[in-house]
Amino acid sequence: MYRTNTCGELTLKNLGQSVTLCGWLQRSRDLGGMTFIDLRDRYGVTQLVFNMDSRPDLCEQARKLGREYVLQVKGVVAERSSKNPKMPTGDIEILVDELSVLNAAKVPPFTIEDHSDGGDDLRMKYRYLDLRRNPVRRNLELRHRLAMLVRNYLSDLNFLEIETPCLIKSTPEGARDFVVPSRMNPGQFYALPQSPQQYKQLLMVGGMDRYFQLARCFRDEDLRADRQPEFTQIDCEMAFVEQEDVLQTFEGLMKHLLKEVKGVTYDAFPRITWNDAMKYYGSDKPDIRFGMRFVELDDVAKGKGFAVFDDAQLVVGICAEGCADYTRKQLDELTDFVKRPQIGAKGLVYIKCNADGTFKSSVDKFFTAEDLRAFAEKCQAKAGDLMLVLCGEAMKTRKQLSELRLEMGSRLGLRPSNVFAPLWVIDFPLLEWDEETQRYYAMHHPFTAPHPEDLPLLDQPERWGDIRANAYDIVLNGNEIGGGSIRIHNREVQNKMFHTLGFTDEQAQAQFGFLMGAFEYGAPPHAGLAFGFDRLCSILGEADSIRDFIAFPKNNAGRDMMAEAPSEISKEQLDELAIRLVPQEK
RNA sequence: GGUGCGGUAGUUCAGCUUGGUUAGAAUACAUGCCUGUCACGCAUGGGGUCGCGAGUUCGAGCCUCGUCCGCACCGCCA
Repeated sequence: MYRTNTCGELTLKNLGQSVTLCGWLQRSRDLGGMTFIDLRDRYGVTQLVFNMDSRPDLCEQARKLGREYVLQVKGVVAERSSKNPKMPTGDIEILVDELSVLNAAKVPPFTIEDHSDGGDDLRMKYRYLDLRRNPVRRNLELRHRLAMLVRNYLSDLNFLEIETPCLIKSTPEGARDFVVPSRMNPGQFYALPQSPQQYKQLLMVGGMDRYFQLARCFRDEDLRADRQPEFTQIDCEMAFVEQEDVLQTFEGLMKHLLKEVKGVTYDAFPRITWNDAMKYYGSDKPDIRFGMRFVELDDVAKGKGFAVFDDAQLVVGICAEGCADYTRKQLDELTDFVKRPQIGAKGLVYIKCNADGTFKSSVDKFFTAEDLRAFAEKCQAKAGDLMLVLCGEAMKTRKQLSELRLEMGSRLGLRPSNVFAPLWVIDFPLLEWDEETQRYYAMHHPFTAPHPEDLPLLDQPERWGDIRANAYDIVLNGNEIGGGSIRIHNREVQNKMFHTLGFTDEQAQAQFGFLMGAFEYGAPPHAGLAFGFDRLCSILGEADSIRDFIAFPKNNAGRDMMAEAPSEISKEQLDELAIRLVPQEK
């Protein structure tokens, strides 16, 4: 037996016991006559003590050991004469009488500490060392715990976890597919799933009723801090349900997770339509940890001779409480912030509500104190508040103001990572116009059912942009953590949908034929939802990047820095796959 | 495809504005001393292709251009 105990569990209760421990050498302190070693494993750290008086041989051996050596020690649990209240095992130490080095180790390239001296890329390259650190280990423990909670909760509700294939048919809609050549079918390719969408719908046709899967998904698109080329979804589908059933089921799941992991309980999650989300937050994933809702100011801003406002499609502002004392420098910073190319506003108008009841604004030339009072009333701004106003083309301006709202929320400390504000966004548009290709695309996917009230609009091409979808997103702290829809199970509606998207019957048949075919054999009404599991972990783990919640993540360019993948393959492999590489032009 | 920031001891960084003798600090590492440390302490020591290439210059870590790599963001992500 390698070990009788872990390094995290021995206390005064175990005094006098003979134990065997295994672990890594965290740190050693050689005091001359005696040497202390901190032995670390997944569960904690236990101090080993070696004394020159009692065992000079072992003591000599111990002082030669380096960091991250793998050790096995046998000894007796003893009370420390000077205790360390900072560690759970700080009252005891092990008087070692047998020491074996299970493995030596090179000096690691960074310190294996909670606050490592290693930079991000170095830690990625040596991810197996990074995993030894407490923060990373805790993140993976959280991920495991959430996965278990999800599985148990859904299983108790009769959901079956069913695996779907990873080698599937490529479809050009949506994200770019990762593609896998088929050796046995030269010149043909599988795609890796962007989601198990069609398979889970087929499971409904197959009578599975309630399905879920912690499913690995793949998208060949550029990465972000919260986006990886392969990621995990909690993928769910239910038959014989309406939107309300789906929302209730998965609101229940989210409440369960938040209660178990964060100890917080919630009433019904707020719901907001997509239209209102855009109108009041300028975003389809509003962060409602704080207010600062948009106020549309057209009626007080226009017609006063300020051409910038008069010519704008929309004038809209927010009120930042208590910010009237912002300095010139701070206001310039905010102006620069919205003028950055990524945001692209032309400028920023501010109106300070001074403590003495006067106003100071960047547009004093055009507006009287009375005019500005009207602004303040609309925004419900009090003395001491600061109004920030943008204008221009409506949707663009809303998105710009949304960025400013989030920035102000962050500056004012209104977005603490340990507060969780979930909500549903419902009634998304069904279709999205694409200027480049001059056609409509499904905002969600082509199987999303239109809102029942809007069904007639499918026959009126000029109204296609107004059709609402029977689709919903769940948003947490300004992040889309899940989304889904009622699916089309009616062949006729599906045909209309494909026509709307500009598919010919033949194209629809070629791409989705097996799903369409299945729908002719008694598809039940069904609906579903998928959560982004990595992102959910990172938010509940109170971190910004999902990379720390994935054991072996990819870097910015989609590379595995540790394994050095992707890599070239041999001529023989290429020949087998009937693939010839074209030299890349410089 | 685009924008911004960064690349200097094993590691994290300073040095660059204003080019000039031998490129520093902390930490890590090595050696020695030290019997209650726990970020142990003290002393000594080794450790550098300043990402790479070209240019400007008498002279480049520093200025210019290019290139590679990393990070964040925009586009993209049904």
